[in-house]
This record gives sequence, C-alpha cells and structure tokens, in this order.
Amino acid sequence: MSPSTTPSNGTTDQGSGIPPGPGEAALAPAFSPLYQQIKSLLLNGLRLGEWKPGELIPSEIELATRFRVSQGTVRKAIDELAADNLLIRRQGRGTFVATHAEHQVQYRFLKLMPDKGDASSQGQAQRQIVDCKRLRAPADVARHLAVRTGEPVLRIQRVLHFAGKPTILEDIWLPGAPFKGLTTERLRQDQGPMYAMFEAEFGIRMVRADEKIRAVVASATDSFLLAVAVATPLLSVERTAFTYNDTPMELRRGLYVTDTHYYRNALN
Amino acid sequence: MSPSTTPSNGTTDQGSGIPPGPGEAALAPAFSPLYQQIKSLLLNGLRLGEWKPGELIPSEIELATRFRVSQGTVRKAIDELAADNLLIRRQGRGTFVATHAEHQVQYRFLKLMPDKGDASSQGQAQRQIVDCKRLRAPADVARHLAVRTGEPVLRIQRVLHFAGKPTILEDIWLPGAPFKGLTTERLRQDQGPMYAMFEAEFGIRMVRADEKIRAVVASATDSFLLAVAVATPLLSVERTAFTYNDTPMELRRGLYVTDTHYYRNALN
DNA sequence: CAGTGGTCTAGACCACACT
DNA sequence: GTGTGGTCTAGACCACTGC
Repeated sequence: MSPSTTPSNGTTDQGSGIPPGPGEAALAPAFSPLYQQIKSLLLNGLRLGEWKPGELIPSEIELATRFRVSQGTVRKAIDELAADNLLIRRQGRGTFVATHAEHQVQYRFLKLMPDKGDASSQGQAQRQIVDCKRLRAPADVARHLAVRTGEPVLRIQRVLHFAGKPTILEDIWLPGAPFKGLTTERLRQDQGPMYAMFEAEFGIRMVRADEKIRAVVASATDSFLLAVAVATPLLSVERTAFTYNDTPMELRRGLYVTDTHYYRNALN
Repeated sequence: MSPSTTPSNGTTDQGSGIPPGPGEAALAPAFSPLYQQIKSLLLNGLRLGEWKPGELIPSEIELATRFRVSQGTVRKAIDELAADNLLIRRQGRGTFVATHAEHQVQYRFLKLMPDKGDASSQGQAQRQIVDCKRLRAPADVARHLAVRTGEPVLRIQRVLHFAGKPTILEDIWLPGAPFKGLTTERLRQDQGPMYAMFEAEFGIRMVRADEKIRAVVASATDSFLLAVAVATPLLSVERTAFTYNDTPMELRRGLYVTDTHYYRNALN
C-alpha cells in the first residue's frame, strides 16, 4: 500500500479538510464515495500481498491518519470488506486478513452436508489422489481459467472419502504459471485443506466462487472410483474460484454422491 | 409499531441523553446494542403488518425522534434490514418494505438458469397446475411446516415450462390455516409469481429459504410429466421457505431437468 | 423548492483482549 | 493500563426525487 496516494473525491469536499493535492491520478474511480476509494486502496494492499492471509492490518485510527480521512470512513470501508469475507474483525485485537488456514472450517466452499449430524461430526475427510499431471489446456478449461488454449495447466484428480465412504470425485484444473512447482508429492504429503496450501505455498487466496450444478449419471470410471453402480445419479458441481481481482484461479469439476449427503444452500 | 416502547440499553447510556423511562419491559433482548433493539422494533412492525409489502416506512428522522435515538442509530438498523432484503432504500424517495410484486424479478428463490442467454431471455414461464387439494399433513411434511401430523395442509403439484419445454415439476405444501381460501381456481387464474399472490391475498411474505439438493432419477410419473425418459437424472431441490419470524410457511419439492438449464450458485 | 437517503466528520464512551 | 474494534451522538453537506 502506498500511503502517498490520497483519496480524492472528484467532486467538492464534504466538510472534510482534505485539499486534493496536485497530480493525483484517479487510481480509484473518480466521483465515488471516499469510503469506496479507501476500500479500493485496501483491496490493492491485499492483492499485492502487503498484508498476507492471517496477518494483522493497521488499526482503524492508523489507516485514518494515513489516508487523511476520519475513522468512520475507514470503518465503513473495512465493514464492507469484512462482509465480503476478505477481512475479519476481532474486537479488542484488531482486523485480520481472512485465511483458509487456522479456521477449523475445513472446506471453504464445500456445501455438502451429511444427512445425519453436521459437518464436524463426520470428522476429517480422507483424500485419495488419483492422478496429477501437467498438460496443455483444452479449450473449455482455458476459457474458464482465462488462459489461452494450449497453455500449460495442472490437472488433479482425487476422491474424497467421508466416514470411509467415497463421496466426491473431483477434477481440479489450475493455471500452470501461478502454481509453478506444485507436484504430486507435495499434494500427497499435504494434510490440511488444499486452499490453505495454496495460500501458504503460492500466496494465492481464493476469495469467491461460482458454481453450476446439474444432475448426471455415473459413467463407468465414475462408478468405479466412487464405488457406486453405473448410472447412479450424481450431482455435477462445476466450480470456478477467483482470487482478489475476480481473476479465475481454479476450475473444479466435482461429482457428489448424494444418497447420504446433500448440497445445502441458504437463500436470502 | 407502538411508539410507546422506548429501547433500553440495559447498561449505562452511552452519551445519549435518553433517560430510560420507568416500566420498560425488555421487549427487545436486554444488553444488546441500541441499533439491534431498533431493528427488532422495526421487525415487529413488519411482522405485524404495520407496513405492508411495497409500502413506504417512516423516514429515518421520524423514526429517530419516535424511538428517541439518533439518526445514525436508526440508519444502522435499517442498513441491516436492507442487507437482509427486508427493506429497500431508494435515495431521494424513502425506504420501502420489500415485495415480491412489481419487481420484474419473477422468481425470488429460483436459481435455475438457461445454458444460453440469461433468465430474462427465455421470457415468461408457463404454469401448468397438475393437481391441488387439501389433505392431512404426512409426518415429514408436518415437520417441515412446524404443524402437527394430520393438520390440514394444501398440496399443489405443477409443472413449469420454459420456452415451451417442461423443466420443473414441483410439489408445493402449504399450511392450511394461513392459506385458508386458496383454491385451484384462484391458482389457475393467477398470472404473476406465486409469492406475489401470497403477499397480496394472504399477507404472507417469504423472507428466506433453505434448500437441500440431491441428484435422483426420474420415476415413471416424473418422466411422464416432464416429458423425459425414465431414469433421466434430475436435480431434486427441497426448499423450505420462511416468513418474518423464521416461521416455515412452505415446503416445495422440485425436480429440475438440467440438460438445458443449470442451478447457479454464488459462494462468498 | 423541500424532503429523503447517502456521505463525512469529530468526539465520546463501552466492551474486549493482551500485558 | 493501553490499545483495539463497537456503539452512539450531533451536525454538516451532497445527491437524488418529486412537487
């Protein structure tokens, strides 16, 4: 974060004693509320890794003096970032960059719940890596990952077991460049959630995701890997996960067995 | 809304000149922030129908003087209600009670999207009422609707067609008492969304819903009504919809054909 | 024009966590 | 105690809407 950038309103100031300095390029969009500009500045700091996942960001008061705005304005910016799960506020301690690690919430985006009990009752999932290789991006994968067709990508195929029962078959596609150095060995030795490893090893934090869900029937290989009958109905979940700048960083195609689990969704 | 109730903090006042009046029962939970108490009071007004869907609620300034708090406190309460889609703020006009009517958003909770184009491009859905009768609640339905087994309930079965193609088969269960007077005729003559009719005719507004999603295969009757082959994979969507007090008011079991549509979900 | 919500400030005190 | 975020107030001005 460059503290040299002072937010400029573009319009007249609103009672604040901030004379817009000369030569202020509109890094943040002009004519937008001050707190939105602050939000953009904070977002830049997050994106550029000035504050890493799990770290403490400066206090509201410090940010207020740094940006030459009131504490209330900084507060509103942080409030919105916290609402987007990018920051976490802890009364008495400070504001932290959200992280996939530490949290006992094992799977950030997984909405599959067991019919009996809750997510914690079934304990840790078992991971079984089926395959992991580098290859050239097919056209459809390339489109989702915003890379060119034929660019190097990583493809990981794995099965997740809950309570000993194979439940999810996943095909994970990652862009090759940001994940340079990710090997099958690294994957196999890993214990925690994959997204936590992405943060720790590659500095890539997944912030948001879109899912497209369909019903399909199990193919021969699907049914073998998931230990179900051929033509068993499965939930097809195609997820695109994004980093800070709405940059797609992962395409994950999952097949969920839904006889003892269900996909839970809350509508508001 | 009874303006007679003044919110009480329970703890000492925080610089506000509000002397807690005598005989203030803790309608809102004690020891909670003022704005939360205001939120509860507003919620009561919504639940009791003081302001009906689509109507204008009093201005922030009026509510502030009525509740003897500052405008900022009312603002924070309204902000949260607006974030929950219970109120809609319109700059220069006022704050309105959210409604399923007017909005061109035809289906409040339906997340099914066509593969090509967006929701608006496929035009209006065609509704085909298959069946509608009153009967005694089976145990599982009764549990979802928070009524006793055997209580009178309504069951509506219908098919939704998009672009002429049967796509959704729905089984809708409603508690009998609140929906007294709902007939097959009334359903058939209705043009707009069902939830809009619930508001207008019965004063019941759906505020929130939970869905459980699974993959299933079409039964003989399913495949007939949806014009697909037997054993076609279908998305099973079980939705429980709630009114203001987290009171369940509808159980909707849907089967979605997902060869030309998909269920869209955004994860944050 | 008046009235509404939207933004911004300045200052106060409370609740909480760490030392 | 010190420092953090959380709440609350009072007053100012801006932006939008409709008369």
